[in-house]
Amino acid sequence: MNTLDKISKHLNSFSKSERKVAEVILAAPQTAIHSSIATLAKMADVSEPTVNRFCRRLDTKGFPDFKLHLAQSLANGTPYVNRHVEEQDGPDAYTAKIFESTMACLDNARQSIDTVLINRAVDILTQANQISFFGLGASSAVAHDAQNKFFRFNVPVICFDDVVMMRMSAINSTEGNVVVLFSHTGRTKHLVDVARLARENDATVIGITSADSPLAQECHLVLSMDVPEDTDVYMPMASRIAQLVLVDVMATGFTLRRGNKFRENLKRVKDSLKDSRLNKDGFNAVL
Amino acid sequence: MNTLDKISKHLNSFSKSERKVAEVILAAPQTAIHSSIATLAKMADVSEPTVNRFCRRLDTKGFPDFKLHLAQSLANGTPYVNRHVEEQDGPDAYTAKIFESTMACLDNARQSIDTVLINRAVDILTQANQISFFGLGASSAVAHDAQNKFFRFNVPVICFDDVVMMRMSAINSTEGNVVVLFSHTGRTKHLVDVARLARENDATVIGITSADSPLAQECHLVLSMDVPEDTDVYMPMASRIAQLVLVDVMATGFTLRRGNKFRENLKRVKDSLKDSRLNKDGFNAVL
DNA sequence: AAATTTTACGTAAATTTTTTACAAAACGTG
DNA sequence: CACGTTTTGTAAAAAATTTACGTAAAATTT
Repeated sequence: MNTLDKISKHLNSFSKSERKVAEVILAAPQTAIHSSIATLAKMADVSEPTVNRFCRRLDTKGFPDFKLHLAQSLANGTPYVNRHVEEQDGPDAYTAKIFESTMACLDNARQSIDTVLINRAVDILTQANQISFFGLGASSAVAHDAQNKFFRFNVPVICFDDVVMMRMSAINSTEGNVVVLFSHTGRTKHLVDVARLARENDATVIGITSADSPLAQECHLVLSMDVPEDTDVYMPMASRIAQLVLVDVMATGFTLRRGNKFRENLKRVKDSLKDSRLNKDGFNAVL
Repeated sequence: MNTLDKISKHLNSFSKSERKVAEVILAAPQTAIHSSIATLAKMADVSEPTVNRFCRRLDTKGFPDFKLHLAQSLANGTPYVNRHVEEQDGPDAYTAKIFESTMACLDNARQSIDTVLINRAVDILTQANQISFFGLGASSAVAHDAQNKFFRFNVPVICFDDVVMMRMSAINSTEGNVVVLFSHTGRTKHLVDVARLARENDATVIGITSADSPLAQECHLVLSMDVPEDTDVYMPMASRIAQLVLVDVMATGFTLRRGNKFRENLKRVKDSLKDSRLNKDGFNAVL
């Protein structure tokens, strides 16, 4: 989160001296990041340790670390802020807010993701002789989407949003099968069971879920992203989008790994759709 | 100018040891800004003054100042001017590019959308006695997602990704039924047929598709967004995400229209999921 | 309202980090 | 090969940051 906003937000929870520091920084943040702790202390008319304590209160390691954070938030051109929808918002307001907070979450997600793990996931997927995508509830749409993408690669793909089918499929796993599980919380019992089953039957299990969750513990590989779920609206929103983008990333990694020849394949799949399309005039069957 | 770029640009004009420093920083800039000069020197296998001289060569006052500059240029983001994924991109590069281009597309979409039409769509949806979401191919995932969202509103919801079922459902439409069709191109013949059928049977037809497409012509209301589809990769990517966000927007408009009392309902749906969740310990069934 | 505990703040010392000064090594050049 | 130049490292100095601790102020209790 933006450090500068954070400061003005916490302004009341600061002590008297700490607020003096906060005000000096808010008044001239550019000056603040180029000052030493001594200079800043003098400007705020407080002692140096007070400045240091101020920094610690904002979850930084110390003064230099704080300056780093501040510098980043100053540079941050991100016009994307996570804003919450409010009761009295009109269509204009809530549309803008939802788009923007989605973009903000994607930005977060991008920064929090480990590309080394992505690469490993792509490794695993390219070597799979069958890929299964499982998701329940809101994540089932993600699983379907993944199926749609990977199907184009001419790899055997399975997708279930039904626990019983998942279990059957998991039990029949063999080595070389890869099971990808989507779950934002990673705490859905049934899905954790499925992960264990698949694992016990020699499948490689990849979890797109939150780190340290029960589901994560059952996976061979966990891809987690830092996406704060919108708690005020009781629906999964941004987490789902982030997962979809992650699917795009993996699909892209997949095609890149397979090389140029492979991309011809994709084109063929796309061309095969043309017969079912209308052209601009609206009636000619073949484009 | 971007410090990171500056480093890679000046790479040849550095001396042997300085280049070692440059390479270490380029390899892991995030690590670099959180390290002391001593740590960085050890990583680059050079002496501390060498690191300091390196910083000065890049027109900074010293090491701390350099870290500040670097932090800013990292926060500034978009080191990737070219948004298209290229053959030789590594996981880092293509991950960043896909996230960034997705965000850029959402930004476009937001600016191109007509909130008046969104408001009208919400009007229609709140008055529906049944909502059907239809989508084929990549858009079927969007339809599923919409079903998942609107299902929580305790409204009769239907979702099909199968042409035959769609037709049957469309034929059985009555007044008060709302049919929402997802299609990026708006040129899928079967879907255009379904739209006409539904319309002929007194359903209200909403199309989430591109303006002026054959599908758009069959709809009572068209929500279109300006999302340039990635033509070099043969997969729908950003268009789909934009549609999903649009679903979020409509769902949000829906809840706002229904008011506070209604939001209790959402909470109840969410609470009902708790029994199937594991808590932090991993085994307690009821939260 | 006084006493006691808690919290906030500053002084001074310790530590860490960065910078400077200088010398040795490497490099190129006549 | 000797000279000058540039580059690099060592060690010491300087600067900056952090810690430890004591006092003052505020809050809480009696």
